[in-house]
Amino acid sequence: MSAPADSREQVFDALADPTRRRMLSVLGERETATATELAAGLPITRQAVAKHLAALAGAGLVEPTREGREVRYRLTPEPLSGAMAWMATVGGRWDTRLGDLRKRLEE
Amino acid sequence: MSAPADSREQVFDALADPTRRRMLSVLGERETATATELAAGLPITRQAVAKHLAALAGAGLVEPTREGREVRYRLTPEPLSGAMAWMATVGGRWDTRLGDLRKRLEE
DNA sequence: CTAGTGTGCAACCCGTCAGTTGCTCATCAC
DNA sequence: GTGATGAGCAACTGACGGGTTGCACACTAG
Repeated sequence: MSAPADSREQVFDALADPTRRRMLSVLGERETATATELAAGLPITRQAVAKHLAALAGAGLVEPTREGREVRYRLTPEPLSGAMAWMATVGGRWDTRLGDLRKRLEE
Repeated sequence: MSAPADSREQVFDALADPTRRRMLSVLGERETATATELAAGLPITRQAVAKHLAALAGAGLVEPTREGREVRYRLTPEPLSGAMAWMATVGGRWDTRLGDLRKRLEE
């Protein structure tokens, strides 16, 4: 497996929170962002965002880079493939349509 | 989007718990199972399993069928495709941005 | 140097949730 | 009928997690 089973837990856990998913989505469009930048577009404090970023970084979904006095985060979506693989495996035994979707996504 | 955004929340939430993922995995191999059957293979009570099954059913990942005095659950993995699609989108946008960046840098 | 902005750390509420126990109701076997 | 087994419901506990505030530290700008 490309992803250690241990990290799968962290990935699913990271994805469980709507705010974190939203942050991932933003980072998908935005290249990089700092905690304060993200907080500006969310109804929560910068510190809360920082905690979420820590969770995302722990799952390997995001990578921090220090630049002077600020820290820019960029999306590193590789771990998502592990989660998707798990779903495809579970669902694939039952529903072949899911297998088809997986094939399409793998292209 | 193919999946109502509302149910996506429930799906990701359902997948966040390791016990629930394990139950899904078992149901993927086992066709159907009752709450007590599942509890037998897990370190928790039947009632706890029942709660998890309720969560899974709420996410549409599992469907209960009454058979006499017992209730058999079977896996209905369709909602997984919604979650997978979301991940593919987030990760895919990232790929696109990377491509754009590369193009711009090459000029 | 001073002011301003961005991070990091710690302590602290508060809600939710996984799990438990205890009981009742429904169904099958005898 | 009686007894056993399976499901459902309700209340409770304990822990974890999201969010906050408050303050200290680091870096840039003037």
